[in-house]
Amino acid sequence: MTKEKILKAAINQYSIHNYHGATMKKIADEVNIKPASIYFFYKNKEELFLAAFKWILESHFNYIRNIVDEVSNQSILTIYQTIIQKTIAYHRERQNETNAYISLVNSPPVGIKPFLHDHMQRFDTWMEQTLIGKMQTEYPDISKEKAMRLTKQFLIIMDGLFWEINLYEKEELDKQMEYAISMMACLLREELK
Amino acid sequence: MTKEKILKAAINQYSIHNYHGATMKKIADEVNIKPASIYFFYKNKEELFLAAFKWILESHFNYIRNIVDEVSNQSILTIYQTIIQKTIAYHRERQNETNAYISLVNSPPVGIKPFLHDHMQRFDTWMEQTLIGKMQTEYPDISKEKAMRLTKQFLIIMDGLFWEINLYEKEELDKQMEYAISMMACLLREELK
Amino acid sequence: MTKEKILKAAINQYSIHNYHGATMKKIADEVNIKPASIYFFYKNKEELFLAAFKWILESHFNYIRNIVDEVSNQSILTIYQTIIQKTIAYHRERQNETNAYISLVNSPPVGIKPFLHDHMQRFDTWMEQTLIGKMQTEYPDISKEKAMRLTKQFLIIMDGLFWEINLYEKEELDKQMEYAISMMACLLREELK
Amino acid sequence: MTKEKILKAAINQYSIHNYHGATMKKIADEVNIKPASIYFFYKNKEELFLAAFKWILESHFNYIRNIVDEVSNQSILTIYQTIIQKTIAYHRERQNETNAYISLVNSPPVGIKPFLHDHMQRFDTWMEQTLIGKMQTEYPDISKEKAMRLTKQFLIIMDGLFWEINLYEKEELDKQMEYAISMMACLLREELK
DNA sequence: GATGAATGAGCATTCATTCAT
DNA sequence: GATGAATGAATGCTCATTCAT
Repeated sequence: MTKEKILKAAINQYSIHNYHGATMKKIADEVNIKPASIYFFYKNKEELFLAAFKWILESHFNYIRNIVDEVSNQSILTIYQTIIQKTIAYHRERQNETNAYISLVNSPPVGIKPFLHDHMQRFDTWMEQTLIGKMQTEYPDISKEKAMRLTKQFLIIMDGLFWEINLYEKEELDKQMEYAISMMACLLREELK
Repeated sequence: MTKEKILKAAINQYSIHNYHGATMKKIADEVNIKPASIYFFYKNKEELFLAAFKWILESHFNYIRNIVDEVSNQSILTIYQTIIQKTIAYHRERQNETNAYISLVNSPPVGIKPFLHDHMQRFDTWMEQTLIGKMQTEYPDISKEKAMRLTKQFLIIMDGLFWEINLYEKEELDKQMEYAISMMACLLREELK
Repeated sequence: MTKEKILKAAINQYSIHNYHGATMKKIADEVNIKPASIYFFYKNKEELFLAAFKWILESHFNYIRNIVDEVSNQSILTIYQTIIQKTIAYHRERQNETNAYISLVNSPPVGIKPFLHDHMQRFDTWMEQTLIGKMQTEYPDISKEKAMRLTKQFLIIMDGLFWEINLYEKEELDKQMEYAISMMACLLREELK
Repeated sequence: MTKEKILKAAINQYSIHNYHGATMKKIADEVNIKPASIYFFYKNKEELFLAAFKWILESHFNYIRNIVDEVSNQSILTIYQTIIQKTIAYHRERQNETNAYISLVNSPPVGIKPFLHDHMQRFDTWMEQTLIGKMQTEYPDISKEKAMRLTKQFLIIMDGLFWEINLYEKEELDKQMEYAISMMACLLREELK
């Protein structure tokens, strides 16, 4: 219980101040314990943050996988739309985790890099293969190349929206989501011609 | 001269270690002076980093403006393509500034946020108006709405590529750029129908 | 049982790391219990170490007394020789206790000093009186002064060997023991002239 | 200046509390500076103590070498006597250095051991060869073996007195010194017969 | 312009100790 | 008897900053 609270506090502090600025005291304060108590649960700061980072990455991965699983029997366009909307919704709800994720991906603390790179690789591969698979199921005649292209383009758009989460106000971001979806619709139409 | 070197060192250290991890000593070491000497040029760490952040943002802004100016008499598709290619090329060349920029935008040190938000606003507004302007010059009949949509979509794609700079290897990123350009071509075709 | 194990572990840790470096955790680890459990047997660290020090001193005292008792009906030279050889043998076998004893005598933790001084006094007095007694039994005509001198000289030599236990390799130390014994033989010869 | 004071304070604190108990704060207090200031002169605690230990060993070595040099043209018995008296006098004057030396030799902090062992070896070798040399100069007919034996015996006695420095009161120790000197006289007489 | 020396504030971590279970 | 959980106090160390030179 306390252990879990510490983990969440670490993520929150990390999302605000980054690794170096997230001090054991700030984390302890958030959990209403003393810094020394953290060491009963985690060997040191590094171990705590390794646990936190793993949690963030896995949680992000699992969430997106769940979304995809839930809409897997729908049309590809609906899949795109759902992934976009639910991902943004998820990250809006859990702003601090998202910020932590973004910081983590963009400027990972030295020592996490290899672990992170491996995770990103796995995530991307899974996402690509899943989306390409769905596409080929729905449009068996589509060439592998076209399916691949559309998927990669979708990923660019997803990354773009991700980047914008923290920069745009709610209404603007909603508009951006619409633009993103209409973009995918347009690209799909073209590809299927 | 020394002042400028300090600024560059600050940016470099910031890009590697983030604000809290970028210490006056590390910066001084990079310039081959002692930490105390930095205070002859900058009142304190905050002022140094404020200067550094301004420099990064302006430098990024100016560069993109230059690109746009240079290709302003070309077709809108060429403009898109050039912005994409040159922006990526620029950021590849100056990895540390890019990293600093990305860190800065995604997890700005507390206290910089209002300044940063203002800058981003200005940049986005300028970018939008410029691109919409170009579009309307080339296609005087296009509706303002359509021009706006295409521009916003372009920005999503740009943001997506930006996010990917640090995550993808060179070859993959080149491929992503191609996909991005072909996307814009497709969207433009549709919009002009 | 556990209480005794804790005592031995305390001595061992003390012999390795000295008082300040011998932590309750290290001691607990050695006994395969948790630090909190030590407090069931000993009120605090100080009490534990007081017990440990008493044990070390008494054990050392008793051992030497036993040696002396065993050879008490032999000639004084044999007594010297036996004390030298058995003392060294004993301390070689129980290196950690010896180290603890040496540390204790040479740099006692503040607070133990008076207790230690008292013990040393008692030990020396006993040793002197015993050896002087033996001498006078064997050589009834010897002056008290001569007996005293020889005894004191023997103690210097014993102390010298003691100091060398940790500094010399086995073979060298064996040689030193021989030298020590031949020294006592020489001194005795002279004294009896 | 400050650097030197820190070194001396470190030695003093070490002599009282041993390595683990000699804290940077206690040392700083003794020099009337703040703990942080120590780090301007010494990289860390280990480096400070390495410097301190080297200083102690060298200072001890140099002092004894000077004594020996000063009396080198005197008779061997005078040499023994002078070494005994001056060594004890020196260590009485500088009690804390002596205590530090004793602690250091008997329970060296892990990491110093190899360095220390090497030093002791060199010191012993030098002492032996020097004394054997003097002996053979004064008594050219003496066998190497005899000279060696007497020297080693002298070292045992020296070690014994050393051990007793902290244990005996002034008057008792003076008496022990006398006994030691008369011992050497007796041994020498015998050896020359 | 530059730095040697110093420091207050803060940080990660350790450690002896406590206490409810 | 033993321990999980917690903590106050201290420890080694870093860092931004100051100031006299």
